[in-house]
Amino acid sequence: MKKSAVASQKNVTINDIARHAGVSKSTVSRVLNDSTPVNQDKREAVLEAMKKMNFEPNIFARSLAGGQTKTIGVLTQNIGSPFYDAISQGILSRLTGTPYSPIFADGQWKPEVGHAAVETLVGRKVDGLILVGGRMPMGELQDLKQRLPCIAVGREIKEEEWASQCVFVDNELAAFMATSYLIKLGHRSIAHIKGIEDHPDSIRRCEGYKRALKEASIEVDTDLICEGQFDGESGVKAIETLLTHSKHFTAVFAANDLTAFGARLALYRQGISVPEEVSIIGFDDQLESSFATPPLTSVHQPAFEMGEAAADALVKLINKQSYELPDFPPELIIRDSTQAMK
Amino acid sequence: MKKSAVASQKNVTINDIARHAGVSKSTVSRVLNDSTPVNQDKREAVLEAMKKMNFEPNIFARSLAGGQTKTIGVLTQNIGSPFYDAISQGILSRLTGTPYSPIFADGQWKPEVGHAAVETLVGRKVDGLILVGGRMPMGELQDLKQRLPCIAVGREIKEEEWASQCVFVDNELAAFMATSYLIKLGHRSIAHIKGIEDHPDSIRRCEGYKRALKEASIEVDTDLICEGQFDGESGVKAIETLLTHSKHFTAVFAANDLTAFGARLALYRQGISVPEEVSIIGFDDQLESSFATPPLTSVHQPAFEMGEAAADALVKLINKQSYELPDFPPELIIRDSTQAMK
DNA sequence: GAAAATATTGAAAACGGTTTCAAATTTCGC
DNA sequence: GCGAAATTTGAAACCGTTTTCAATATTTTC
Repeated sequence: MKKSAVASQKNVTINDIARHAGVSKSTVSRVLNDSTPVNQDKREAVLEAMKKMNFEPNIFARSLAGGQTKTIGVLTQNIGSPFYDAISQGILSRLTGTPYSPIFADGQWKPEVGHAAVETLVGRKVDGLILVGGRMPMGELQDLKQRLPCIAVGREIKEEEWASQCVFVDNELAAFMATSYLIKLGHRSIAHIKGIEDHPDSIRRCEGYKRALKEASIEVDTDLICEGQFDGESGVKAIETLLTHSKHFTAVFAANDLTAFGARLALYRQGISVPEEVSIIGFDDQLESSFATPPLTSVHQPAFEMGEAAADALVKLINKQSYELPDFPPELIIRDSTQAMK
Repeated sequence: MKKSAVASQKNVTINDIARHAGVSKSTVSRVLNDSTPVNQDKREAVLEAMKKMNFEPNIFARSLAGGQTKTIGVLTQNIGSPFYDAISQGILSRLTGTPYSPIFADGQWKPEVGHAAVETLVGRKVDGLILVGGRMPMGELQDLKQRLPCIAVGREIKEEEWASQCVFVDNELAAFMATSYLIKLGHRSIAHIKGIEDHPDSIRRCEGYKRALKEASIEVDTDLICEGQFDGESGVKAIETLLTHSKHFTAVFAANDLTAFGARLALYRQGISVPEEVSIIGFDDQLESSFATPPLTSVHQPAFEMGEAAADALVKLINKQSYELPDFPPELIIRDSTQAMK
């Protein structure tokens, strides 16, 4: 009869190893936390006992006594967006195998909910916090930063103090690059389908779009800027509206890939070919985009890697080690949905 | 000067409310846990004090003393699949606002990693466990079930004992329905692009495909069954291979939507029109599928809702309340990528 | 109405660490 | 070589619950 792989060996405590190593439990605690110097010989005796007895400190006792919980809070904004999902996956992936475990909480893009979620996380004594997206106001962000180590990811925070605690792609620049590319291809009538009204990324992307036009001395035609919600339906609606009003356009810059899909679908239904008659650029470069028909030109955001970087940085931050956040420059992935004007 | 919204009021403890209510802390604990009858008047006094002082039991003290941790472990298998992602989102969403917080761990589809992840979760004294997908062997599953409340979601477990603890869509039936639909449309040469080799869902879907053919007295042509990996590239490759070998087919049933996208792309490149010349059906009905060109016919799996159901059930299970798992029958969403043979 | 059974209650002992404080031991300055 | 300062150490208090055990209060039983 095979013994259960997870036999309930009664837990080895700090006392056991203290006895084993011939020191007091205070000393054990000290080597455990590197909080106070301990003589080399005793330290080694303790370390050895810990190894031999396979000691695992009890997180709860530790936390109760005021120590670290080896827990990291992750505040997401659940919108089933592939971008945010990938960030979360990156975080989770990077934390797997480390002593840290992530607790996820969902802000649902609602300030009150997010606020409550943060309190829950803090109540659970997380050692640090990763904010994925969201739009928590600056004031609260500062408060939070005082209270515990924080890293924001997928969100632009301009304040100097956050520079080293913030992982994001410059949305304005990225949008500028995308739009400029269309202009370079000879397009002059470029429509833009926006994301959710007051979403920071939407705003920045629209700004980048406008700047590209201005720098190319193309007048911004507000009729070509369509409302959107970051969803597929927005893309469909936007194109239908433009077509209904007989607005002339030869290219579309959509606020994200899903919206671009919608736009492409609406054009398909009207028998307008992509990229021959209309070029389309999306944003996010989600997995599906390389397999769209035609494969979608899009702004790449390395979401998964950003999540990983955020997790890495937070762990370092918690342990007061120095770290460096890699730069994630926007990258335009050119595929077949864009074409030079004839 | 606004006081920080998250002022660090020193925590109200069980002692405070004991004093306030004029009882011992034992009594407070008792009303807190409903573990032992307490006189009505005292109980009310305690309850009132708790409310008035805004008492929140300390999870760590609680856990240390052997009580519940109000924490739920979620073991996912990170593959960035929209299906599993949506399940996780459903779980997270449903748990938000309840006293329970989820700790996520990633099994990465590797048995050793998954095993270690479970141990971590158990070490953190989670009150229950949700298994998302995965292929933990039956033996380990049984072990686990003994140790703590478990719910599996997105995975078929046939054993009777798991019937009430398992949320999934019948993959074989779903595949049967999809294939049968193609047959009903008059297709006889139906290709199938499989998922990852030994993935349980792949196997079941292939079985359903074969059964549909058999019941329609169509011979199963193994040349029409292509290897795949649940990714887009698989779809492209499969179609290219079929075309290279001049295999005749008028329809494709792909193991998931992403693969279907790949297949559709390969056909597009060859100038083969969908659905006029070839019909395609996917599996998962992910968000993007309704905006594919043409919108993809697919088997709908209500992933988010399944996650919600799993979370609900687990909470009930933990609290020894009765619950009922809703049935999630497969549903074929018919869109424009399928057409009757002419 | 007293003995026996039952229901409530509080004191105190866990749970497994961290941290303060003071004692013991070294090291150092001169 | 002696007092002072610095370094290591252990004892004990503490973190906030749950739970056991014995004591007290309340019912029942006859």
